[in-house]
Amino acid sequence: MEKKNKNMTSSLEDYLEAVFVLSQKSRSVRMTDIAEFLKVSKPSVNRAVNTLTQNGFLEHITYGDIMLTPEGESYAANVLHRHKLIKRFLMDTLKVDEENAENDACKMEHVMSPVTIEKLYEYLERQG
Amino acid sequence: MEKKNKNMTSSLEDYLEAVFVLSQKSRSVRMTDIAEFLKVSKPSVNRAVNTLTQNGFLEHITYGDIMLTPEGESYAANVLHRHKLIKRFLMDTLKVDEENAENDACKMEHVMSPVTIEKLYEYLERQG
DNA sequence: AGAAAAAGTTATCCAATGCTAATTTTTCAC
DNA sequence: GTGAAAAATTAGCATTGGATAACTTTTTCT
Repeated sequence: MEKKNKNMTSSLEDYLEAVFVLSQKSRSVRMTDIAEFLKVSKPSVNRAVNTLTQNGFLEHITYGDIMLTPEGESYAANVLHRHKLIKRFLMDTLKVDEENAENDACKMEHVMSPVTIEKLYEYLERQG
Repeated sequence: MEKKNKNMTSSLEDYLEAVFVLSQKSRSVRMTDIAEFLKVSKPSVNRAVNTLTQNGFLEHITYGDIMLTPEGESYAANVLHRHKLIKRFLMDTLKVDEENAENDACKMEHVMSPVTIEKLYEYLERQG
């Protein structure tokens, strides 16, 4: 009864992940940074940021900086964790090249269930 | 210059795969069968079938049967191949339970690149 | 400081894909 | 063969998520 349904889609997860990644490189994240990073238009970013702000994942001062809330940070970290796990598996286990591994991880991270992610983690631990 | 872009989405691939699976169980495939199989409404099926027909993957006599064209058959067989490969990997290698493996395979089959699918195939061959 | 450039926003549009309601066609039981 | 039920279709609505064009605000340069 605590959890509200935040209705996170693949697209919104991508935007949130982008903010997370960009936050690690620079103190402030701007609309333009996200647009360049994701190769989408600024109005698309604007709407996504508004949605994520309404959903409690981001803070956004109009015409100003974009920041993760604690909830947004934890959500984004989880997405990135999935991403890195999948990419590692694709490259190390399957021997997929870096570019394809990156692209596929971007897609797969949104569709694999928590159970499967956990099993993948355990598998990679076993392999060392 | 031979290949037309048929613009296949995850959703359309699901419909095509459903027709393929249902074709193997019964001589004729109807709108209602697909709707039940995919748990979607009949109008949704109707539109998808029209699109797939326009794209050359299905033949459909109005108010009548739905059949795969040779191109549709080969495309659907490929999707199902991906599906089975992924499901086998999830269950045999990662030890994911059947239900989660099935659900995740349904999603993953649409987003993994041909390269990665090939590498997954090779991996499973190596493991025997 | 003022003009130009850059960034951000707003207003719309479009396509995809789900839905329900209402209509049409086919099938089936009698 | 006729009428009811089932199936299929059509029309229309909502949401998501991309885009462009036009406008506003902020930043930067001289």
